[in-house]
Amino acid sequence: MKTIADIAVAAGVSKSTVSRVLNHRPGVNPQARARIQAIIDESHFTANMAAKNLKARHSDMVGVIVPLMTSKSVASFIHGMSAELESQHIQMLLMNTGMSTEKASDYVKILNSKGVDGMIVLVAGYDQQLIETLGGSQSPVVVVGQDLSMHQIPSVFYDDYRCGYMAGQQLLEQGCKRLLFLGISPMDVALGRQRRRGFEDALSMAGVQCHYVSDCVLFAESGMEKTRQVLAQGYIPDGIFGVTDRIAAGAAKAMTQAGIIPGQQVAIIGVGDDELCELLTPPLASVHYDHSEVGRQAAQVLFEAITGRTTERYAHIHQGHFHWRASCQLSES
Amino acid sequence: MKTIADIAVAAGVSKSTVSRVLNHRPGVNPQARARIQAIIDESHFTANMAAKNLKARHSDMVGVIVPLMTSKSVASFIHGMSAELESQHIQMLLMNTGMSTEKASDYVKILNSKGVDGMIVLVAGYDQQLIETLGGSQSPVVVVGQDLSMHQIPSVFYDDYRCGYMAGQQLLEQGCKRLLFLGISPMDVALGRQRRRGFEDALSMAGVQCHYVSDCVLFAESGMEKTRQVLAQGYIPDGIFGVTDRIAAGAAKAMTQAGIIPGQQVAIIGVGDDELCELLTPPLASVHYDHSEVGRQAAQVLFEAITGRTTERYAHIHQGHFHWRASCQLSES
DNA sequence: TTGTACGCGTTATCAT
DNA sequence: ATGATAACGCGTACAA
Repeated sequence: MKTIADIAVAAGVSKSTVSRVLNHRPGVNPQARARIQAIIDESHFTANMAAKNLKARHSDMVGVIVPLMTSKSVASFIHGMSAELESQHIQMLLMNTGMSTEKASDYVKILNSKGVDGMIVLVAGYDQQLIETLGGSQSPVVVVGQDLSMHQIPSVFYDDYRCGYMAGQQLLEQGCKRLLFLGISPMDVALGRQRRRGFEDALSMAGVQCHYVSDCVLFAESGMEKTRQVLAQGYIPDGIFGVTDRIAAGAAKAMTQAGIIPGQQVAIIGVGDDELCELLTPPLASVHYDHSEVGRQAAQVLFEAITGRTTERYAHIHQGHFHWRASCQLSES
Repeated sequence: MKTIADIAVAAGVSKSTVSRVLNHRPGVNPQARARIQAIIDESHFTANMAAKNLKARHSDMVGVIVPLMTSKSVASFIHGMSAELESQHIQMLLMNTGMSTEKASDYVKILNSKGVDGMIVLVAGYDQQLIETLGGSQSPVVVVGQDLSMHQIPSVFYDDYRCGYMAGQQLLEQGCKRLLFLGISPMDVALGRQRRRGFEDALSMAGVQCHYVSDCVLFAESGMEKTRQVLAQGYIPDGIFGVTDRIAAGAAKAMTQAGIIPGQQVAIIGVGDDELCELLTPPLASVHYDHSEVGRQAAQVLFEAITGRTTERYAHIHQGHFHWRASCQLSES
């Protein structure tokens, strides 16, 4: 591993001069500059970032903590974010919690010690511990997916209440009378609680009945299983809202297998507008969110926090819109 | 930002002692150790990794370069890999090329300057330039998805030839007579060339006709569009092999829309065994690969390279197996 | 224009 | 058991 000292002796100059060339600073004899540059190139020299960072006291890296990689929405979020980071020549240190909030706390500490310039945390379910860790972070933090603005933590999140409300409205408009809500744990405030609240409120005036399930997990398998259980209990819904596309897709599958046809005898809505929605039969109606855009926005909010432009604004809400597809109808054929 | 020097004065000891406590080294008075540890804890001290790395000459980070995030297989690959890396307390610096091979080359250099201990590169399509860059990397490189072992680059890749061969065999067994191959650019040796070769060879004895398309891209939309074009030309296949699930799913959709029913009038096979296979109607037969396992393996191969255990073995092939589902049959009903 | 000398925070060596 | 000191590789005042 070469150092600038090596280059310096090879070129017969001092380290300072090499450093100046490396960083394109003025004050170097053009010929000397060319000569030194040539030596740098041919010797495959690359500056040691650890030393650079130690001196500069920043790392040009941001940490990203996600709960799960194997999800399309997380993937496109990262995609959008990485594009934005790349434009600022910032690298991304990625960590995967596997849905564990304790691990998330650990990672925040590790990232801090790594000296990241900031971090973006996708949070799915939080507790007091995590909030404290996030609040106590040395480097700026932006959370995504939950609203933690009341703790003075910049948050980019989705209009989950409105999402649930829209879904409820849509199902009512289709004339559904016996609804099924497939949600996840209330530990997840956004998906678990807000979407349910919105859904409940949409229904509150209408006086239709609804069966609530709140212990799905984020896999299609789960939506399928829970739906089967509900059917086995003798509750036959004619309208289903799954808080994610995969849960909704699982429910659709279960209904189909039970001989109740989605888009005819039961209306179904998911959330996420995943690519698979279009491929299903019938295509799955869904609330669309531009996760890639959210990723960009999160990166931008983080930049503001890093560069210290004091932002009064902690809450950055992201609107979704309903994408109608054939799964969301009832026909008496 | 606190340093061990700060802790040292606060505890009334020297930096050395603090360092010893920090690294759980022997040779410290138990009482002193406890006292110092207490101060460390309460002052939210975290060691500066840049300084640590500078001294230790390694970063506990590996770089990961992927062509695209928004793909399930890449996501689960990263998932498996991150689990393995995590177990070794190694962090992951992730970069996204957006399918550009030049960018991949740039990233290799950036990662080297970041001082990563090694890197894992998912390559989809390569040229001479990239091979040279990979070969000239300061830190060990493992490539995934293509076989570059002939260039003395450790490679973890799939049995793509056999994959194509299996798909061809299956379609022949179903009695298909007019086949359609939906592939991608031969730039991608694995998916583009090997899968096609295997497919061709499986067909070679049988004397059935086959229409080859080799310019799909990795989206469902693409498979759908190409299939429509083929149909418009008057070629009506009764067997389709799409080199990825998404391409195959798109093809299935196009066929369905044309009134030709998959699983009855046309047999269809994809590759990847994506979660969506099970959700489609009919469920999509697919060649299954455990990407998560490949991720683990890639990480392990990299560890060996990093720790210098000289491996003679550059090629690590990964076997897939055919997962039959209802899309892969023809019935005369 | 160029070189010298010091500091960034940590660990390792060698004294004490 | 503890402390002083010298590296690690780079940038940068400051001196020449």
